[in-house]
Amino acid sequence: MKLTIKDIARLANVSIATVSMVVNKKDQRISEDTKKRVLDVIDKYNYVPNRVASSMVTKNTKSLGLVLPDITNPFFPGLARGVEDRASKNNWNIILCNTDNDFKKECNYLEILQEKMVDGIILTASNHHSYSSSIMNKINIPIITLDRDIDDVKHLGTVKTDNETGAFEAVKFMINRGYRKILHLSGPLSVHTAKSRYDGYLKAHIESDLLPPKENVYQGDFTHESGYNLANELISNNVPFDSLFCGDDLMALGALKALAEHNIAVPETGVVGFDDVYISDLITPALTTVHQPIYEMGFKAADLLINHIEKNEKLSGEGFVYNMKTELKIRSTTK
Amino acid sequence: MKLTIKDIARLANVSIATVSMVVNKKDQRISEDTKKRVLDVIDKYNYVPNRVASSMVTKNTKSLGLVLPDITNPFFPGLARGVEDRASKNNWNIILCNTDNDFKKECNYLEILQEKMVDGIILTASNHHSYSSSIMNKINIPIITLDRDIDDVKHLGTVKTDNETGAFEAVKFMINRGYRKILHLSGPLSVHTAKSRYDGYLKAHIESDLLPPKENVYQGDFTHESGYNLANELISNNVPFDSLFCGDDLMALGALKALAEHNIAVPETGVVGFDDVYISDLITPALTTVHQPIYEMGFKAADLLINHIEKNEKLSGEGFVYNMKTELKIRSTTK
DNA sequence: ATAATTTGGTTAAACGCTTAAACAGATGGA
DNA sequence: TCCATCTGTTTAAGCGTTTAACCAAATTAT
Repeated sequence: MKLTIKDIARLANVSIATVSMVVNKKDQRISEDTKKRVLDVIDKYNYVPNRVASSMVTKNTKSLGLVLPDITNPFFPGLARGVEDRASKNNWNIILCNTDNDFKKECNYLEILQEKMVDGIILTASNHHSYSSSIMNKINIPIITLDRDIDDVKHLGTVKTDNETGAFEAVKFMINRGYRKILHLSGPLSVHTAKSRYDGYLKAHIESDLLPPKENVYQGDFTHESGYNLANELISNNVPFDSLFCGDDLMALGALKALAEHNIAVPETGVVGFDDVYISDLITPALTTVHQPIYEMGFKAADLLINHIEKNEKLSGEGFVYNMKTELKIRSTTK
Repeated sequence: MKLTIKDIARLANVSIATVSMVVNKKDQRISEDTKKRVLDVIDKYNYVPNRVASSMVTKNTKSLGLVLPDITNPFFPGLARGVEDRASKNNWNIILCNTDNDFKKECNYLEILQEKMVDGIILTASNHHSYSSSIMNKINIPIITLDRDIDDVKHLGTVKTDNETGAFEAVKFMINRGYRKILHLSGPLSVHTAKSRYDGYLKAHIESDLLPPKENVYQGDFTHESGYNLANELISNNVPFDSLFCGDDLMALGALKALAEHNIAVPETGVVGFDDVYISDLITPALTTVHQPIYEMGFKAADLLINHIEKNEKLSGEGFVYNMKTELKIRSTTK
């Protein structure tokens, strides 16, 4: 049978208030004697305080909801780990939710998290829908969006990277290295990140007085399959290109596989990814890609959120945007 | 201001018991009229029940603790996803904890999970220590260990794969393909999984009347760095070998990288991994490896645990072992 | 017509904790 | 000596639910 604070109080011959105070270290006014007596009993009977009971009265759970598309996508574990590490510093926990970019699942999780009274939510939204009339705008819990911003939702702010500049620099670099027919295998352009990378790709071309290659963009969905399939199509359709700028590393990996299967030499044909997922540096040839500070983004998001909650700051009108810098990692899939 | 069940009761002109019953669909005895009235008020004022309050009285939280070494290691996201998918089927949530194989962190998380009154725990233990006297044996929450069994802990059971047979079959296959000097780059042998794979490696040799190659085992730690370093050492020390059986895919990837850097041709020199992490099939050349049903393991563990909890079965004396089958995936890093 | 049952609710206790307020006794100041 | 302050502890209200027990009115059985 599980012991409660009452039992400990009885066993130590004090009131439950006293036990509560020593458990929570609000014990300035408790004598050393009493404290020791209580602690001994706690230790002896292995008492574990019931935090759901205390949550009832303190109105905080020290839990964060982490809502993301799919932990199985190699981009997200780093994010999650960053969030978790920051949270665990304060002995907070995270509740992990996979939405598969499914709006209904997303709403469902948001509802549950609300019911479970998490203190805050970190959300990488599906971006496929308009949230304005959804549950999200009825939530009273502070939300920080991560990686992808969303327009029409009340939230504290966003932590993301500067995707446009990252893409711009990468494509600029490709041009400098002499690539001239750079195709873009993009992510789904309905997603902010994909769109920004696309914009960067365009901008780099314009700045270099190259024709804005709108027709050179092939839309995929961030999966390696889509990279593989797109590249295969290009090859079989004899579309001319000397390099591929991919929406993310996974697509680049897929493209690389297709190239290898057709004995197309890399880096003579260049391939550049985005994210710098840890595999990128592991494969042969190592992938040239745009590094995002994935872990740091997660960490920062959690940091901002927890600080906000603990300081009990009011939600400012404007949501902030914390735009982190990318870094081009030049490896072996480019000349 | 957040509305409570009390407010809804007042607004709908019923008792809070009534509201509670309609919210929880225990409403066989509530008239359609009343039900509608309550539901309307709930809807109008956007009432969200406070589950921490109900947890107080029902004594369950519909939360599972998921304790694993590091979500950033590509083996674990699949596991986590399996657990989460099964949990979310019942609208349960999971609390994710990364231990880094650090015993202290592990105990700390276990303590917190206990305080937060999770209904069950799924644990991939660090295996580095003796748990017998630790917090783990004082926990009253059902625990299922996943991937790695641990000896001296009271737990419901274990879901794992048959690592020994998996390794045995892989090495047997290598021998059949003509490899004769097969080195094993093992994981940390203090970990059950690594030890079993090592055993399988040995057994395959014995069965083939090859000398038990104990001296042919080089211990790493499951990271790609260790695979890379070990392979590099072998090469620089001119240790003769015609193939490498690696403790996991990550080590195989590291080894592959070292081989490539020394222009050692694959699959003339064979490389075999373990796990079948999703990258294995993505890289060029694709990695021959032992497939583990990673997602299914996670799913099964959660399934068993949740069923146990909901049926409120008593912990049987013996812990079960659910030993899943592996499957050899023959790809391009072997002849 | 009366008793028994059914229907559609309500009452009130309990869950395990926190915390503001109260309190008794010791100590100190004037 | 008496009041004020300090020290260490207790009292009791409250957090938002669930649920067993109860109850009044309507219906059915006898």
